[in-house]
Amino acid sequence: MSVNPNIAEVVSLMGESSRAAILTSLMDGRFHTAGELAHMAAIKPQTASFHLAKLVEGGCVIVEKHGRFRYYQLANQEIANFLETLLSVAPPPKVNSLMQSSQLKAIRNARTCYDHLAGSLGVGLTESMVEAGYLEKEEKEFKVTSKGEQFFADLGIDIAAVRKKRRSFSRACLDWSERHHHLAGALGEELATRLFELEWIIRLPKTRAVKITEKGRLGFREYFHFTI
Amino acid sequence: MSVNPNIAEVVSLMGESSRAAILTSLMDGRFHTAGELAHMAAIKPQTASFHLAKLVEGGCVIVEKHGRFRYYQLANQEIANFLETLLSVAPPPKVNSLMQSSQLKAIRNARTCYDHLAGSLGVGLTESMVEAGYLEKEEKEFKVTSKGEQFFADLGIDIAAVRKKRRSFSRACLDWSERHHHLAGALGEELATRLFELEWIIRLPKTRAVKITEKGRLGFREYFHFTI
DNA sequence: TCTATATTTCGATGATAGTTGAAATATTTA
DNA sequence: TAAATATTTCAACTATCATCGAAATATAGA
Repeated sequence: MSVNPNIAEVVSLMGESSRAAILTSLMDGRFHTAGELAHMAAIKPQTASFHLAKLVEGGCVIVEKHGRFRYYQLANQEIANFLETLLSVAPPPKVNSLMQSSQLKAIRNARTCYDHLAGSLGVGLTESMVEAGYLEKEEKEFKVTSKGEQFFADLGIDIAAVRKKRRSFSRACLDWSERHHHLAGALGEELATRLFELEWIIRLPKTRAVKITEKGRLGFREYFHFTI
Repeated sequence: MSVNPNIAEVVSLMGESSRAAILTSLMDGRFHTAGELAHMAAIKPQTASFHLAKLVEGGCVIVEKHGRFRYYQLANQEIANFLETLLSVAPPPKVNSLMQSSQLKAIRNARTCYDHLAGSLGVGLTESMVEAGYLEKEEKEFKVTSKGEQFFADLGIDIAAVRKKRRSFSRACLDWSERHHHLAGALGEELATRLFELEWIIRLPKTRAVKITEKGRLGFREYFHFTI
């Protein structure tokens, strides 16, 4: 038997349904309390506690204590990237109720993929930017054109500052619901942050689905030539 | 509870140690019989049979029958890419014997990563090509320079033909043993194939470690300016 | 100080999943 | 045709692991 990295070890932590549900819930990039995560994963608080301990021990999740509350978040960008990969290769969700159907529709429409935008919105904006010549699509990444530098500056994003960040600049992230790429990386994050600041999109409680505001609808149409 | 792709489903298939061992063994890109895989994974044939059935059922592995033999292989490029990712995030192998230490050394030195080269050799060749100006490193991919086009043509590789393939052209694959990138994608595959043809490297039985021939040593030094 | 709330810990239970001996099946060889 | 080899199937066993009721611990609020 030959020596190999032990892929089972890293993978088995995520291959259990309650832990998978917790991790997926944390893909909105926010902190959540143990009770919230238990509710989101539809398990009892003590079960959530048990699993969260494993996730923290295994390095997937970090915890901060604030009084009686324990706030949990994904440990780092690497874990999030890995979960993205898992989400893109996993079978699509099964829908068993009208409520789930509605939830799925919202998630497919617009959601956070850790720190950047995904769904129809994420892919739509990305493709609009490519079509307008602000971004150039490569195989696994996007390039910002000079025209695009101006575009982002006008939007209030300093590209030079984004480039200085010690992480991937602009990855192509495969969107699990659209099966096309949306913009990820430092630039994807900055764009999402800016759009939240502009209140073109707002976060919703208990879900990583994102709501597009009326102001946003107008802004996307006018600025991105993307009609929702 | 919100609807999500079920990452546990895709992941639990690989998060079991016997199946993980089988999948890792199949990362040399070759067909292997059930008996060989059982031996490589250090399990009984009936256990291997049980797990292989699950892997085939789950779409990770394909099987071809030739008489009394059953030849198993990874189902496709996507599965291999996914396993690469797992290998790069998994903890390094533990070594408990002199034999394992020796095997690990061989694997770290030069091995196949499905269809392209990895280890010191894979990373070394890749970095030599970048340094010589034949390849340009981007974040997640490599670009072939015009100088590089000539280089590959001289080596007997038709870049235009490689580009026509319906897959990633030249990915940057994170090497689990070197923690740097080696060349993957269609170009990485073509390069490995050519090097095997030239007999600069040869395959070994029962392991994805690759042996560098004396001819190869000379060729790498002269042609790639890479000294082994 | 007592009550309420958030979370963790503990112990028991039941289900699941992996392993293997034995046997059966499939194919090849002499 | 019988023997050998490769693989699969079956059944039983054992270990592991997730879940949850109950209780304990930690913190906040009245």
